[in-house]
Amino acid sequence: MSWTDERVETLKRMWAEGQSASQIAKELGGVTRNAVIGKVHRLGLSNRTEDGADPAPEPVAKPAVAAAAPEPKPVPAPAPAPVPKPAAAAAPAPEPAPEPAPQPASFNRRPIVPAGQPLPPQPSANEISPEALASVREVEKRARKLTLMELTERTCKWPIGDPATDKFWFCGLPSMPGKPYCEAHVGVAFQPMSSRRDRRR
DNA sequence: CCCTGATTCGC
DNA sequence: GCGAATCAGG
Repeated sequence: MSWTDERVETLKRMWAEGQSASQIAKELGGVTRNAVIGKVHRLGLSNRTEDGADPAPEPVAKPAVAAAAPEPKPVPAPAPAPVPKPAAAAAPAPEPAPEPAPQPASFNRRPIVPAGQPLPPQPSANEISPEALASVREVEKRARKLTLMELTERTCKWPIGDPATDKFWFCGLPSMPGKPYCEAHVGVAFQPMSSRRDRRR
């Protein structure tokens, strides 16, 4: 592949948006991140060292969350419904840990959030095998608690917690090859669809 | 390990 | 000009 005007344009746009070289390379296809970086340098837009003034304008900080995000595809958050944590049997002693976070008044932003994207069909909790559920709960204790931006193609993207609060993160454990979730979450996300063996009740 | 960008240098 | 290999970090 060669650097056609169109491809260069895409490169410039994505680089300006703060996309990483590898992401740009994947988008363009046919090139490696090294090629992208090399091109970026040749184009002289690696560092914003434009004309004299302004040696450090900090072009960064583009949370993307905000307005217009014409991103046609990245959004790596399909967000299946958060696990319901049905207080399984026994163990009535849940959280001994009281949240030490009194919420500084500075957070007076209202519940805006997010998001709701159409949720994909999700098997209801009561259709999931007990083993799978137990596994999930176990795994969530070890979740890496990654933020949206920290997710990659090989981290589990299972959301945990309430997106409307600060207690929200993604599992982040190593995902199954080709799957968006770790082993435990794949177990609850992908039901054979007939596995609903009717347990009593 | 996974990932990032920066540089070098043969082509 | 190009980009793989390599370097230097996080």
